[in-house]
Amino acid sequence: MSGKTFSSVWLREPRKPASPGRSRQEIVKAAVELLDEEGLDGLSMRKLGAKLSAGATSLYWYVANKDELLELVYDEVWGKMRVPDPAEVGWREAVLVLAHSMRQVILDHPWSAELIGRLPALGPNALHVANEMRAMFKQAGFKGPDTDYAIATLTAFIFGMTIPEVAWNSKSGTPELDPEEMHAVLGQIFARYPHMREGYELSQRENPRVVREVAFDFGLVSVLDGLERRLPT
Amino acid sequence: MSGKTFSSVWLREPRKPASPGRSRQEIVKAAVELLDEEGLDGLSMRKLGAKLSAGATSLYWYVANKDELLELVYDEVWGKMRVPDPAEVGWREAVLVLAHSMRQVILDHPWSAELIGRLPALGPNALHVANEMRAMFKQAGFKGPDTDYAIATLTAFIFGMTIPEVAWNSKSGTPELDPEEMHAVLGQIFARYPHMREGYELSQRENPRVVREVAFDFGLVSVLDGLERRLPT
DNA sequence: ACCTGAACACCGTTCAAGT
DNA sequence: ACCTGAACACCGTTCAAGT
Repeated sequence: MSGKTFSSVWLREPRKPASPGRSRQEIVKAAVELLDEEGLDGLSMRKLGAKLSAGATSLYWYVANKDELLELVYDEVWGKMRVPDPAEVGWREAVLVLAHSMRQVILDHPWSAELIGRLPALGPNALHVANEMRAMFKQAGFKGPDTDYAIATLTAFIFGMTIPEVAWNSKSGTPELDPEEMHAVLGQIFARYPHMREGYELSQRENPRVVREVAFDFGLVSVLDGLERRLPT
Repeated sequence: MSGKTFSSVWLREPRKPASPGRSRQEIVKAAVELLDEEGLDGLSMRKLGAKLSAGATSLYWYVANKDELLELVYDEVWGKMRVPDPAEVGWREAVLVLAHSMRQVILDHPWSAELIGRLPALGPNALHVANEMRAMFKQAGFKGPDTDYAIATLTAFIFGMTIPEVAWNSKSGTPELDPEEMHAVLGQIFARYPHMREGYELSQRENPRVVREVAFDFGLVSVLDGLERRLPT
């Protein structure tokens, strides 16, 4: 009869909101630990159950399915972001701090990168960040829908820069891999693409970690400058 | 002894480069069809084997593992992007066309959104696009590493805007879901966040598809304006 | 050179049954 | 109200064996 409703953990009452013992909180905490240690593939309902010395399927009493669990841990990550008050530090400084903090939190919890854009961000922490971000852009002088476009643009940039960075870290970092050989192999790949080869050679001369920092800053001020031009005069 | 090397399909010689019959090409084509029909979760080695009327495990002769197969289909998607010649149409027009085309291709093949940032883009099609993109920014006047920062910024924006758009489409589109109820539920969620509520109400007045188009355009010109300011004078 | 089937070690989820 | 174990329907991947 009634159509299937938009589903998300945040739309369902948790069972026993403040019960002692095993609870959503405990489960989420254990899940985050497991994720930090073993990554997204390392989290299975069975392993998590074991970690809580519970039957593999006990968790299904607290959570409808694995996706709901992921929504919960995803929101944890939003809770770690620093949200300065734009009225105190100015809108541009507030945005800069938030942006760097978002990047850092994702780098600290690489599994969250794969969750972005796969899960809706409707948890209280995510909403709080979104709300404050909107306050920052209103403080800057944006009106009406432009405020939302500006938010979307900035978050797109932050996530779009950071997600590939995480992927790169996990690819190049994990196995002991011979830098010489890798360099030879990549050099060979780029050989046929003249423009790219120059870029590759340039990037080789620097520490990759600082290159990515610099790239992030370069992009961030560019985006903010571009947005600022859209302010009503 | 020698460390594990950076692994990617593109670094291994394909078996029988141009053999008739079952081949990488056939496999990739079938895989893309399966993905378009059933999405990323719908692609399994067994199903793909069946579709090719082959044993489930025959594919392992052409491809080392599923990730390699995904790298191959991912590069297919890069092959669909329109790459205008900046010398003909001007750098800014070229970038605009490419950006819109990248967005559209991802919307057309939603499964590709989840692959971005999970897989390295080292296929010939991806490299070609990257190479041409670099040509566009050099044409604009960028020098040295700034060229790469500009590329990174623009692609971050494009992917960062489009990935969540795909997620939203698949969440809100698939089930028959009551718009009234959804509106009520979201309204309730946003009630506690004053800034966000305004944004939500504004967005409700428009067709969501055109809202996202407009947001993309707004962000795109902002990003390009911001980058342009970084050009040497 | 290519393909197969059986087997291994996993998954998420359901559900009747226990306390 | 909470937890369990067995069971179902899947996975990706390995490998000895076939032609």
